[in-house]
Amino acid sequence: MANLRQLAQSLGLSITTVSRALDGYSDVSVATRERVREAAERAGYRPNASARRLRKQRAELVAVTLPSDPGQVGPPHFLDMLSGCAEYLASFGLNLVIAPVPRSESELDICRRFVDGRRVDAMLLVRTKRRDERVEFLQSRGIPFVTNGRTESPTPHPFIDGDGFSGFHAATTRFQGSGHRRIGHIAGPQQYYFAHVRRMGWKVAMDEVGLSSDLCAEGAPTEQGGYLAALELLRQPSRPTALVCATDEMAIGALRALREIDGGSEISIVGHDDLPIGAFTSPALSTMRMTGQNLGANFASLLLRAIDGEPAEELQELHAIEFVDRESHRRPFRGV
Amino acid sequence: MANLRQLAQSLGLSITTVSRALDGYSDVSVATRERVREAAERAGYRPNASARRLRKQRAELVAVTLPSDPGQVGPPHFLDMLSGCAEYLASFGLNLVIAPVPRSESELDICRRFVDGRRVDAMLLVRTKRRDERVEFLQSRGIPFVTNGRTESPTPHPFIDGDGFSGFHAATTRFQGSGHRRIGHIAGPQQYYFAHVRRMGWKVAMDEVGLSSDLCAEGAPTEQGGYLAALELLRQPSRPTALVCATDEMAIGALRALREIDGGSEISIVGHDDLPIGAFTSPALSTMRMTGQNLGANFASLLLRAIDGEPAEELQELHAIEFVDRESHRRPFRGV
DNA sequence: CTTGACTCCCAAAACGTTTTGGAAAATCCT
DNA sequence: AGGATTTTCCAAAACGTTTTGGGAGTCAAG
Repeated sequence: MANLRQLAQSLGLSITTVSRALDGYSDVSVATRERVREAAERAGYRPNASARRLRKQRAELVAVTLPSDPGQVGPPHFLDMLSGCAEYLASFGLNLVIAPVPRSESELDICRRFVDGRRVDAMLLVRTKRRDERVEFLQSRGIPFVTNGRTESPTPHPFIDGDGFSGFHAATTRFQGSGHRRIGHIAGPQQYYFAHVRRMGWKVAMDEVGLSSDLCAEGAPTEQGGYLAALELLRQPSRPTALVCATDEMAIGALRALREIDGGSEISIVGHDDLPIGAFTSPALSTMRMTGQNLGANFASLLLRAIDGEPAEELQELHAIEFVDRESHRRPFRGV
Repeated sequence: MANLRQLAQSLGLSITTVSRALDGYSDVSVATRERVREAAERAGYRPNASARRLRKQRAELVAVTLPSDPGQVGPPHFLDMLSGCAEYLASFGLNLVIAPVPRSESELDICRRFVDGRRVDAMLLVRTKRRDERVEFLQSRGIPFVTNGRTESPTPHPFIDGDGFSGFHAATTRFQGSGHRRIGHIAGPQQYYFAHVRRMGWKVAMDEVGLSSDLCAEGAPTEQGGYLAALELLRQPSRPTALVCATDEMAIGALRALREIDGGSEISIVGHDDLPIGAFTSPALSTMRMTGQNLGANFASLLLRAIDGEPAEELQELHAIEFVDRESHRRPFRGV
């Protein structure tokens, strides 16, 4: 009993009536509505998704792009986030498809394919760049979307982001309060908004109290990137006594660098993301995390509201960053 | 230029010809084929996915169910796996949708929804049970699917699995070779195939050399579950000198238990999954991992072949388990 | 000149739903 | 009783493809 037609025929009704009965319209009598429902239940009938999508001109699908470069899928519980998002969307009849980006193609290509083939109703974008071509494309096409991270786009768009500036400003100030003067920053690639804004938080905190913001090294947002950047900083004549790292992954790489140099155990360090792994490093990695719970459902909710046409300005969430107090940020050191 | 009709009209051709030209059929002349292709390119035309799916009676979608219980999404690089799978599928025109299972529903409900609504062409199932109702359902419906993990289903089905029996047998034998006699097992829930087969590997290795296989405790496949199970074993009058744990997560919980008891540092331990986190525990966690690379693409390939109707027997892969040599499996202990 | 084969194109049907615009029957009101 | 209103149902159109089953031309062979 795959068909609406077959179902209707077996009930001696028109497909119109059966369709409307199942959708609960009031212009079919309660009696037949119930009769149809039971028959459908018994026959295990479900409307054909493709047909409905075609007719309703909605894909009932949302895509999330997954960059394939390592270290690009940053958030610690990314899979949990996707799962939460998909679950929330599913309760509104939408499914989440994952769209990894092969090395041979750009993220823009992927967006184009999904959008032009009318394969999705909306998109979820992660790891935004300061100037993000995906955002520009989707805006020009008028496709609803939500980003994980802000951009510098002149026209506003929906996003959820952590307040990286404040978080890194506070972390730097905390080090200053412990007597640190030479506080270095292990920065991520500056075209990424999150990396840029975190560096600015550190820099402004240093500038404000008249400390040098020269101790900054940039690297790939990976363990190896953090390792190399840390090494670069530690080779300086007057090396830092504390390191503020753009991500936990980079911080873990920096810890490896510290283990390899003399006096490395006197250098304090803090990361960002609250990776589970950080609880097991030695020293345990002090870090930061975005506040708020069930991020995925949050994204889903914004996506649904964006699809419903709510203006972008009302779909922007900036979450506070909280400090995760472990060991690595308070290692004993010789003050200057 | 969203339409085939509009595109055809602008070219002075029928939609039939345009459609066939774009699909590269030989019954349209090379000249017009090229002309159509260029026009389509210029107009940014892509066929409407829902319409094609309806007409071709294919969803062009594959779903993977994500159990929402903690510790259920076992494989270490699960997201990488999904990403690899989706990428491979995409190159054949299929997209991967993730289908988390809300607590209020069973995995079977989710399968039913996707299958009966003809929303997918195939499904990917993770964490199989020995008797798995999802498998039985999909088999009865004739929907192609591949599982991550075997089952005890009488009719064969496609799967990829690690040879947990051999892996745990070898790990147990390795402990015996180091002089251990009282080797315990921290088991996962036995209705899961992987948990059962790993326990059997340990048990058979013990039985074969006439050692007692009493030292076994079962727990949830989580850190906490491993902690509690380890505590249970360690409270025994003659406690184990080595522990073989069903998963790394449980092993990490067991490590916590060891830290809390006297002489815990003399008890060796080994896990399974090669979680990245294991490299950072103290002691660094010795573990096991399934061999083979790009598991995701592997799954995708099997899915495609299953969709093409290849018999299940040819779509079963059992991969060897390799040992990951770190510290936790060779802690000094007082021999019996 | 006719026939058959071949090339290139197209009209129409089908996929399974939802929605529109009534129509018949029943009920209500005066 | 007769008109107005409400209730309950339905035929047909539309969504945008792909595929079927030809139908004109063109060309070569007989």
